[in-house]
Amino acid sequence: MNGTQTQIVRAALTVFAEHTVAATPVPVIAREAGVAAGTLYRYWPSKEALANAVYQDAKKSFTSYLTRGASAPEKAEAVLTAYRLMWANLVAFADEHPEALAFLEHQQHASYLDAASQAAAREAEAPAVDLIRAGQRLGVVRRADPQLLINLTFGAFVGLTKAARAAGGLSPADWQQASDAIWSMLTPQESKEAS
Amino acid sequence: MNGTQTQIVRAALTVFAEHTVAATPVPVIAREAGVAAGTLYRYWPSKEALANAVYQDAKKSFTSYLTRGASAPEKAEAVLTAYRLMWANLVAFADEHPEALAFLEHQQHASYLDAASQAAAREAEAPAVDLIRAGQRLGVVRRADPQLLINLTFGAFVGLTKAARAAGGLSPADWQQASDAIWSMLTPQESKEAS
Amino acid sequence: MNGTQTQIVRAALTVFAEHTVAATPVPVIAREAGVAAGTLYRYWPSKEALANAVYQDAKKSFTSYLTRGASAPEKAEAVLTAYRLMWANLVAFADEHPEALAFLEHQQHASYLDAASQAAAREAEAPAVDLIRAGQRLGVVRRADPQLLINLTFGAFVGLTKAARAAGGLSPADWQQASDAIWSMLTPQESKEAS
Amino acid sequence: MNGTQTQIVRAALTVFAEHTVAATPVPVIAREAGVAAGTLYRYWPSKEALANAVYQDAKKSFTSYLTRGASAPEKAEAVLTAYRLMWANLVAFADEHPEALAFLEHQQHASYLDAASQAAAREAEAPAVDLIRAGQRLGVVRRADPQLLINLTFGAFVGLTKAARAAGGLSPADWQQASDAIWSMLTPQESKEAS
DNA sequence: TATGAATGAGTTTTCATTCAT
DNA sequence: GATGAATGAAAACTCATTCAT
Repeated sequence: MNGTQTQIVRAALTVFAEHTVAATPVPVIAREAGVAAGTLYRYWPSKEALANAVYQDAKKSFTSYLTRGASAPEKAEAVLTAYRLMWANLVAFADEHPEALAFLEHQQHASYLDAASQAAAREAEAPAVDLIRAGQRLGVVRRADPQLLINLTFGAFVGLTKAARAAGGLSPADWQQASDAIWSMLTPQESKEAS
Repeated sequence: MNGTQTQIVRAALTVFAEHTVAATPVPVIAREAGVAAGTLYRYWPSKEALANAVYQDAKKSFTSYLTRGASAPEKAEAVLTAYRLMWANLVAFADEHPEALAFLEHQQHASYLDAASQAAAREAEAPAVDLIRAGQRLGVVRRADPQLLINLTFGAFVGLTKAARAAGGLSPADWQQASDAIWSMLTPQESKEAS
Repeated sequence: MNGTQTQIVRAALTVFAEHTVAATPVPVIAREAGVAAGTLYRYWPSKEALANAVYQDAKKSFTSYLTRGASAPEKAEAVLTAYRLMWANLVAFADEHPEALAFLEHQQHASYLDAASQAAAREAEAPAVDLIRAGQRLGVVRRADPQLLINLTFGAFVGLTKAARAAGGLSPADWQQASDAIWSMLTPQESKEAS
Repeated sequence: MNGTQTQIVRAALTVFAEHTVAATPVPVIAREAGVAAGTLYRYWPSKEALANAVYQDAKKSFTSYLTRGASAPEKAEAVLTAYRLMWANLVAFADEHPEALAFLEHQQHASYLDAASQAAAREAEAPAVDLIRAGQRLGVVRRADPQLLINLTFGAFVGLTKAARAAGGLSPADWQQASDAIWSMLTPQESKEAS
């Protein structure tokens, strides 16, 4: 991906996040990128293809944040540490790439996503699934379908970022409380309640 | 809202949920509703106006589900019961109106939502906020900004429904586990972990 | 023409004069007339047919004003008197039916005018042509193609009514001056200028 | 205004003059101009905006004809000369730009005319008003509101062009007679009649 | 390579007209 | 006779894409 392409993908992410892919005219992307509308077609055959490129770029960026410094926990205590690291990475991504997050949220079942995009989506969840599995093996994560737990967790995180956007950002204390709350959701229920 | 309008709003919900407002041509809505495209403009001045009507209708339906049988808990034990009722209502809504849920998720920050739609959105959260507040007063819900907890909870629920859609539905056991997990997220942390 | 028809024709005249036939939707005419849109089609087969009816009605009204009290002048002095009467009738029409005048101005070469409308248009000019001819025979009106003089005269009158509309009406003195000026235009040039 | 714009404005003038702005579909303008319908919207945001551009263009052309070779008359005899020049210019305009004249007549009180168009309309009358004023100062033009005289004169001229269109053109003698008749309308009444 | 004017198919919207009540 | 909801064809307008420069 050369300089022009990078420029275009970045610009497209910005405008796609603010509106929608369908609601964003190509000339608007081009203007934001500082190129002519025709230029775009030198690199992608259609707006949809560009949207896929943007999607994959964002998902990969997300994945790379999530796996930063991660290693499979071998002892029960390491799971919480690994979770906290992953949470910190998540927060960093939300902080540094808010448009990427906003964009990704809205593409969940976008009909134009191609195979590569769907693969990127699956790949993004892998590290979290691994952590859940490890935690379950070590007895510190609730026994439930890992995919279900991932969906709860990421869903909660996304809910949080919506609040963050609405409120113009969260305090570190808020992020911390959210982290704790979600960890509580993941850990096994003790005798404290009779389901 | 007369018969034709109801037909159109229902049809629009279906097709908006599947694609997006921007990506759905008016004739497609009309065909789904079994009316001519022009008919739509007898009742709403534009597609956007119709989308707002659909949004408000869906939000109100959601709110009515959420408040079914609800009453303010006066004792600590009643909070969990009230939570379970609300959860059951949520699940019932997801089960009976999956398109409404799918549509609502995607409109969070849609730029065309008017004041009435935004009011409907706020109103939908009120019963949950009330429950959280009551639970906090009675000491059975974690001390944190209620809005933050709501966002976590609804976010998790939405994440769950995405999984449900992808998997073609969840088992009652899954819904139950999710309910328990989220309740764990909401209850105060005990000594089990050192934040 | 029954009561409903009269109502509709009057209403149509009002809205056609303000906008244009092409720019006026049928429902707008109907609302102004206090009937349903469908009612209109009980009396005329199309909007164009109604416009023709309105045109003929307005032209006939114009003609009837113009011929009020008129008689062919037999002596030279009677021509000026006849002219003044006709002018007074013209002014009365402009005063009492400003919308009719405004409407007629704009239909000059409207492509939808049918044969009956065109006949009505021709008929409207007849009394003025007769007066011009009589005046010429008696030597008090300039020798020139009567049709040309009619066009100059009615054109000047129309120009005047535009000014009147713009200024919110003219004073009697203004109307009088205009009358005199136009009469000067019609009378033969004396030796006062060398063409 | 580039080549395409000029083409479109010219084409629009032609078809607007023949029908009406409201009665002329955009594709008809486009076909006449030899461009695609969409092209029009690169340059004007709407058909109305284009109509305003056409109006201003026509009015300016009219004004430029009217002021050709004109200079303020300083002696009484020069007023008639100046009038004849202006008349010749008017006739030249009618001859060379009949569609412009036809179009302008019909837009007098068009509700879509914007501020710029209305300014252009006012400006077009200025040279004639100046001449009338000068003539009045020098005692060779009838004492009456200059605006009133302008309206009579232009009205008469417009009436004439209608006759010309209907008859397929006027002879030079007719134009000459009309010129003389209108000049008679403008000059002060002598003792020849007792108003 | 890059441009951006032009295209034309597709979209939204309007409105004359019909017809069941 | 009158109504006005519904129709659908036509109008206005948008925008992804092409292509001459």
